[in-house]
Amino acid sequence: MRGASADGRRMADDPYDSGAVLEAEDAAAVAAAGRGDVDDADWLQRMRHSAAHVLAQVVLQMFPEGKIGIGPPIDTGFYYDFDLPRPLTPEDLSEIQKRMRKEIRRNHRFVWDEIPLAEARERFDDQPFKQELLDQFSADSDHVGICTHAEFTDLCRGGHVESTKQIGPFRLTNVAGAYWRGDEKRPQLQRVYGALFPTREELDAHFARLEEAQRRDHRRLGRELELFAFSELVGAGVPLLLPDGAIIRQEMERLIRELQDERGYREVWTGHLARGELFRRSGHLDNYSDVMFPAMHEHPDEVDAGDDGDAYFLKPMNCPVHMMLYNNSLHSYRELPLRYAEYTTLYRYEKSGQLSGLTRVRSLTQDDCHIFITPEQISDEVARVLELVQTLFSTYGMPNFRYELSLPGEGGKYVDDAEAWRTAVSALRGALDEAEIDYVEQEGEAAFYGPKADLFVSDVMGREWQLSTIQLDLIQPARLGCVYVADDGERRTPVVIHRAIHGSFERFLGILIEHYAGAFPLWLAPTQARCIPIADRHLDWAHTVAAELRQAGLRVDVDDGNERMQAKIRNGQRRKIPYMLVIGDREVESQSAAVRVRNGEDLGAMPLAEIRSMLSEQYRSRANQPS
RNA sequence: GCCGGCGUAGCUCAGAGGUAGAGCAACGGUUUCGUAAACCGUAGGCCGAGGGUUCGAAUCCCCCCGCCGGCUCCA
Repeated sequence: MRGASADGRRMADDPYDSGAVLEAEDAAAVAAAGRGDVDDADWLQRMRHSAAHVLAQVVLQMFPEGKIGIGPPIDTGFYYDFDLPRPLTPEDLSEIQKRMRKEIRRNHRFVWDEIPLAEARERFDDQPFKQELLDQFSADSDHVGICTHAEFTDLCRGGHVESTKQIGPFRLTNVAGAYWRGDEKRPQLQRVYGALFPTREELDAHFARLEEAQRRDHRRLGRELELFAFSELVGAGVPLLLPDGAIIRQEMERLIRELQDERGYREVWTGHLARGELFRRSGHLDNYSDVMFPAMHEHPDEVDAGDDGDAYFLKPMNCPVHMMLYNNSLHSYRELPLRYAEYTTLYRYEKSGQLSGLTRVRSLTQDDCHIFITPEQISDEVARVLELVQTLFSTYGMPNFRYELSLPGEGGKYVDDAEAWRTAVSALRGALDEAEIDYVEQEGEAAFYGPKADLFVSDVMGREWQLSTIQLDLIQPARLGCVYVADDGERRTPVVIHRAIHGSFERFLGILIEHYAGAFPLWLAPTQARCIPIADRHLDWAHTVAAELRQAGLRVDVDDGNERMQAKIRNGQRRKIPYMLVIGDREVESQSAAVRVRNGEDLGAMPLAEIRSMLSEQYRSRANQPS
C-alpha cells in the first residue's frame, strides 16, 4: 500500500521500523520521490544532512537549554555538535535515536527560506554558536538561509530531502568531544555521530565492513600473531617487537638498505643524544620543543629556567646531527650529492591521546637520510628519491597511496626567503609532474625550513597516515654552517633534502600488517613454511626437510606436537604461514613433502629439491606470493 | 592535551557489597591419525596501581596509570 505526501508526490510506506526490510521496489520509490534531477551522490548527502537536522531537533526536545553547533554530512553519515548541561550517555543515544525515528515517521516537510540577517539574529538569539556564524556570514551577504521542519529551524545553506520520510536508514554510532570550529582553545562540544546509507542493505554492509576492518586491525593481529606488544611498565607509545615482528622488521631494513646501497647512499650512525645547543641553532628548540622529551641536565638543581643549551636531549630527528657529520670535513661540489642514511631510533613526546598502536608511537625508527646537494641538483635528486619510493611501494604491492605537496602559508613560522621558496617549490612540483604523480597542494602545511612532498596511506579504519616524505631544507644548512666549495672556488651553502621512504619502520609495519591482513608474502613471513608430520614415524624426515630448507636460508619449523594433522593445519592456517609441508608414509617413501598453500590449494607431493628452489626463488625475488 | 567509554586468567568475556567463574589457549597423559578443532586431566588471578568509605570492596568514592573512539596536534 502506498500513501501520498502533502504535495501529491507518491511516498512509500515507512521503511524505518526496526526490523523492516525494504523491498527493492519500495527502496527505489523512496529514493526517487521528489528528487527531480538530483543524482545519487547528492541525494545521499541530502539525506545525511537532513538526518542531522532531525538529530538536532530531538536533542533540543530533550535539552531545551542546549546550544547547537553545526551538523554536516560526512562520508559515512552525519554528525551534529551540541553544548549540553551534561554528557550524553549510551542510553541517551538510544533514546535520541528512538525519537528521531518517530519524528521521521511523522513525515515533516523541510522548508527552506532566505531571511534578512537581522531577523536571523533575533530568531537564534539564544544560540551563541549560530550568532557567531551569523557574524561570519554578515561579511558576504545581508540575507541567510534557514531551514524549518516541524518545530525546529536551523541556519542552513540548503541541501535537504523534501520531507523526513525520505531520510534513509541510519543508526547513531557514538558521541565524542569536538572543539568548536576545530579550535582547541574554544569550548569543547559533544559530537553525536550517525551512519546513514540509501538502503538498509548498504547500512548493514557498512557495519559489516567495520567488523571486517577490526579483524585486520594491526593492533589485534599484532597480538594474535605475536608480532609486537606494549607494556604498561615499559611505557605508553614504546612498541616492543616480539621475535616474529622483529623478523619482519629485519626484512624491511634489509630491503631499504639494499635499495639505498644501490643508489649511492652511505650509512652512518650517530647515536641517540645531542646537546640542546645544537637544536637551538637548528631552530628545533624554538619550533618543536613541545614534541621533544624534556632536557636531561647533569645538575638539574643549578640550571636557570630555559637554559637548556648544555643539557642533552633524545634526538627527535637526525638532521642537525647529520649536518655536524657533514661539517666534519670540507666538501667539494664534486662530492655532491652526498647521501647520509641512518636507521637509528628517534624519540618524540607525542601527546597521550595521539598514541595509536604502531602508527603513532614515542620511539620510532626512520629510514632517514639527508642528501647534501647544490641548488642545481634539486630536480634530479628529487626525481631519484621518487623513483626509490615507487620501487619500494611496488615491492610491497601497495598501490593505494596519495601524494601531498605541502607549501608555505600565512603565519610567521616560515623562513623568510621568497626566492629560495620559489625555487624549491617549483623543483618539487616539477619532479612530481615529471614522474606523472598525482598530488594535491596544501598551503600552510610546509615545514618551517622548506616545502615537502608527503605520501599518505589509509589504515583499515580509514585514518590517513604519512609514510614517505621528501623535504627541501632552505635554512638549517646555513644556520649550522654547512658549506661546499663550488667550481669557482667560492664557498656556498648546500641545499639539503630530508627524506624517509618507509617513514618509520614501526608505522609502516602497522600499515603492512593491515595491508596483508597478517598474511605476509613469503619474503616477509616470520615462518615461511611448516612441516607437518602425520605420525611420529614421520618425524625424522620432517626434521630433515626442515633442516635442509633452513640450510637454504629459509625460515622453516616442524610441528611435532601430538595433535592430529588436521589440528596442526588449522593452527598453521591461523598463523597464516605461507606453506605447510605435510609428511606421511608416501612422502617419506618418495623423499618429498605434500605442499599445501595458505589459500588452501594442494600442490601435491613435491620432491624436496623442487620445494627448496620454489621457496628460495620466491624469497629471493620478494614475490607477492603466495596469495 | 581535551571529551566520552573501558581495564577481571595469555585471549574473548560473565560476576555489580558477603568463599573469584566459563570457553579457547597453555601444560601433563592417552591417542599416531592424509589437508581448518581427538580424548582425559592439571595448572593458571595483588579483579590495572595507590588511597578512602564499610564489620566486609573486583563491586561504592577519590586520584594516578594504561587502552579504545573522537577532537586537536603531527619537524
